[in-house]
Amino acid sequence: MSKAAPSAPPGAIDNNRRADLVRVSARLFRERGFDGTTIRDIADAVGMRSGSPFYHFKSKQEILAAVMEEGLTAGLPAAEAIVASDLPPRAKFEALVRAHLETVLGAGHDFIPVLLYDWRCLTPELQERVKILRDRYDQLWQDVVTELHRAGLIASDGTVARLLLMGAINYSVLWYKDGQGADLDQLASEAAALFLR
Amino acid sequence: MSKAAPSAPPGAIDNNRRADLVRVSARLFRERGFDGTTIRDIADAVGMRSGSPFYHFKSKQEILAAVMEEGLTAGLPAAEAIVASDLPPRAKFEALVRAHLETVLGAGHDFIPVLLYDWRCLTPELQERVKILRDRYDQLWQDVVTELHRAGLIASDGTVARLLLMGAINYSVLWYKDGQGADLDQLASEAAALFLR
DNA sequence: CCTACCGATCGGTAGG
DNA sequence: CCTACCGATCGGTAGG
Repeated sequence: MSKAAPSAPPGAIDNNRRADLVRVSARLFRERGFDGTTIRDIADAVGMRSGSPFYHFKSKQEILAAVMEEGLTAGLPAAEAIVASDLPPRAKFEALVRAHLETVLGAGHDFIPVLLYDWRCLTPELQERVKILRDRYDQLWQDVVTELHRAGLIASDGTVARLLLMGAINYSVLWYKDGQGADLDQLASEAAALFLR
Repeated sequence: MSKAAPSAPPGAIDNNRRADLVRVSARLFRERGFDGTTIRDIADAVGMRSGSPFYHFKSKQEILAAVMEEGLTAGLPAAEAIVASDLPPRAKFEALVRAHLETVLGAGHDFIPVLLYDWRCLTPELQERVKILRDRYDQLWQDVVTELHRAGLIASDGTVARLLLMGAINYSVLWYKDGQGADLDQLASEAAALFLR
């Protein structure tokens, strides 16, 4: 009985367990940091033995890269839809900020905070791989910044302006407490009011 | 010969070696993170054996707290002088941003980046201890934010406005590359132009 | 501040 | 995906 029928579509099973590993790793990495999380922590959290994550990933760093890529591929479609929409510049910015706050602060959204926090824990090769997706995300923000500047809503465009704005939002991962003070809608609204003229 | 005269004022010697430990630990923590740095890394960098840092600090975490407190006590006087000055609000903000950029991005200024990065690596007790100094620093920013709002230069005051502004500046630790693009003066100027109306 | 060391834990692997 | 394990390394300590 104990060994009955392990035979479902092997790819499907593997993908489920793999997805489990990515999800719980995201949570643990966010809470304790990459270097503060052990393979045994991850294995325990999904009910595996300590050696088994390496059946799904070549190394701990590959798990980290998968966490970041998961966050980026999940967040990109929504951001792309907002940028491609015909919303006026101010509303478009506020919508992009709101969507970004969701991926950074929303319940269960641990992937992008890990990207922001533990980027330096990736090997250069993995940084290069993840950077392809990350650059697409950054370019969306750059497009909106340019649009805001053309509409006279901010004083400058350019990379520095984009990084300052994204920094203001991203930094919220260090101070925002869910359920205390403003919710995400109010936060997006306040950011737009603060940064746009 | 080899053991001649270890007898100078013991407090003075200890303080020098202790200061060495704090300085190199700041650099290593910034480069590799707290969890990515070992006591042996630190001891090697100051020319001690691996057990010797514990003659100066009770634990690795105590070194981390000392790094953060060093950064705060070094940065506070300059910030206090700026806030207490009679500069007009816009110039005061730009000066505060400029001073803060120096403590975050300046050569050899690794203390505050460590505070921003590795805050969660502190035990709750040590967080509480460091927070006393940190709160003083944050209050200075809050005072300037209030002043800016009264002068009609920003749309809101309050904690959220302060955190968004500080986040924009602090986040530069993740992207600023010395010698490429804008220098710190230009960066402070651009931040003021972007955020003040 | 060094010597010598400890118990615990780490990422990862061979073989099934 | 488990069992069993490896070599390396970790933070910290006793005793001087």
